[in-house]
Amino acid sequence: MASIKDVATLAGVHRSTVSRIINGEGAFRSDTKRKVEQAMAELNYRPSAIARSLATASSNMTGLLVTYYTGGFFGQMMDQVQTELDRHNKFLITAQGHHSAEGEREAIRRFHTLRCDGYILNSRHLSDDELRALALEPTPFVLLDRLVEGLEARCITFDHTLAAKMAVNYLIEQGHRDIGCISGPLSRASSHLRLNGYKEALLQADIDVHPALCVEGDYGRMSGYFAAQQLHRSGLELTALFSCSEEMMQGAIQFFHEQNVALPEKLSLISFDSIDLCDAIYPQVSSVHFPISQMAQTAVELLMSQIQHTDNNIMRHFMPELRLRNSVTEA
Amino acid sequence: MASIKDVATLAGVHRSTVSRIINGEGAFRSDTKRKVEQAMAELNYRPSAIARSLATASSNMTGLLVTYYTGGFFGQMMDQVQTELDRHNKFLITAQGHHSAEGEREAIRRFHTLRCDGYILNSRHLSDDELRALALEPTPFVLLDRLVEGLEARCITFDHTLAAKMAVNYLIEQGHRDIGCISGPLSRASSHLRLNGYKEALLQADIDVHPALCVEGDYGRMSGYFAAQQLHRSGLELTALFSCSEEMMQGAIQFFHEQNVALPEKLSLISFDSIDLCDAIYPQVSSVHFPISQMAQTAVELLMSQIQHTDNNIMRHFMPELRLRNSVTEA
DNA sequence: ATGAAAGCGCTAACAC
DNA sequence: GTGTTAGCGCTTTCAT
Repeated sequence: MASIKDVATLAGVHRSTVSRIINGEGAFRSDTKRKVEQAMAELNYRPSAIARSLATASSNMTGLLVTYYTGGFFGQMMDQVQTELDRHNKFLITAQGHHSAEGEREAIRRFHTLRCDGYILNSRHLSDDELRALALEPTPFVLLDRLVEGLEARCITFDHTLAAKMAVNYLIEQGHRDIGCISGPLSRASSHLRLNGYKEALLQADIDVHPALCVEGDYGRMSGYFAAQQLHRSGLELTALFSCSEEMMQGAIQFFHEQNVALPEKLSLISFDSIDLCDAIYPQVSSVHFPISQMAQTAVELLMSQIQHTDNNIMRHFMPELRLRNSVTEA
Repeated sequence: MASIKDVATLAGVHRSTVSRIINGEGAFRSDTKRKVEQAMAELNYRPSAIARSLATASSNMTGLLVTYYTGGFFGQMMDQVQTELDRHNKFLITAQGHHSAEGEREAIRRFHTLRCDGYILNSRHLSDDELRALALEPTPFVLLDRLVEGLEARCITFDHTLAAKMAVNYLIEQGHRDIGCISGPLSRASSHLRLNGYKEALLQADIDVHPALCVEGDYGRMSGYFAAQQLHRSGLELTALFSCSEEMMQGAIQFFHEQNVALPEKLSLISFDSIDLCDAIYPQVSSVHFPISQMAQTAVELLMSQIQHTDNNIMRHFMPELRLRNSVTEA
């Protein structure tokens, strides 16, 4: 591949002149510029991002840690981040954490090895302490959907508890009192937060929290199916169901369809959602929206401002929003 | 961040010695090795992939072009490619083509700018000619799910026509003759191939191909919904439906549920699938499997062998597989 | 077994 | 306005 030297030789100028023209720095005679541009075109020259990184001590790369590439939720995150980075002319380096602390560490190692200018972590397995330790190192990073004490300025947050509460409150307002809950895996912080929201809503309405009404899933579709099955077999007569993820709601609906339970006549439904899957299933399911897209976008902006040491006034805390789609009937 | 020089100084040796130890080349006194390793640990040293790239003229990066990050199909591709690249200790650079030739070109430009050692293209918009021209440049690439004349050695292929034919043949074997088809966008080559398979199956069974039975979608869920609606309103009495994507089948099912059409009693269903969505919906839908995962994995292997100029015996053509799930009743 | 020196492709401070 | 020079962090011959 042609190098800057080849271009310089062909154009009959010095490398540094070519460099300046590429980067639009300083002034140059228009015929010099023309010669250089022609030489670049002729050689199909592309400046090496690698050499440039080494020379400028900035790789223009940004890391993004997600749990998996599969799953619409993470795809959405990657898409938003890529779009924002494109606007800033930065390269995206993605890595999967694979649901383990070691996987996440490995991803961060990769970001460091590649000398990313900064990175965004949707970390679910590193401890607060480990993240605080990481913050002592010079490379900036932002935490997407996580709040770590002492690292507030790097956090993009969402109130999961309030979101769950809003969803369940809505059910209660429609007269429901026997409300089931399919939670996420309790090994995960956000699952707890959401479950707490469910419980708080019930307690505030003087409704007992019956343990058998809460079934633990893993956010995946099949776990929703089995959770629904478990609730069904328990014999408890629920009139409404709250799911902590859209995939689990999808699975639950599959089960209830198989059992010929009329939805939403016999069972009202409400779910968390991020990627409008609730809109895509039958029946369409009312939801509380977890705005991962905007949060991801904001994460990039925040990271850029950290890299450039720019002051900023970015909104870092996001609020849930109820999206009603007639899957809740009055009880 | 600590550099190799810092390590060398701290360990009291020369940079080149550190380099050799990192790369395990040559022999060294065990106490030298120990000193160096200790210095590396103390400084939390990570060799710069960038500097290394410049020195070795190999970036260890591999590009992957997909259409979008969202969508389970592409997520699956990225996941498989990443997994394979991890095994080879290569970095992954992803890019989205966004359904335009210019988007795909831009992605390839990025791969070149980053001096990727090679890249994998799931290209849908670049012409055969453009790809052949690209093949003249030195950077190796592999075409995933595409066959370009003259570039066979770089192609990982799948017989879409045969796949569609197998699906429709199965319906015919079960006694169906009035079979609808929701195709992909006819602007795309694979859509045509699949539609041809549908037509060939019918013709071989002496069934007329009624134009109104074929509705064009865009592979997305909602287009399946509207296609189903269109078929429904056409008044044609179909007993079976073949969808060219799982998402469209999902949309169609949503429509038929709304119309209280008993599935599969009143309408047998069969669909293309890649990521087992057919297994995830209600009712579960029989399918022809398009093994994108294995194909993606093979793409990496093929690319690696091209980069390393290794002879190889990799299977590059993949066959469809019928996956029956009882969504087809006898007619 | 280890050090010295050149070079990968580029940028940036300085000189003219 | 353009050339000179040094240097980014590493690898790789070539000495010793």
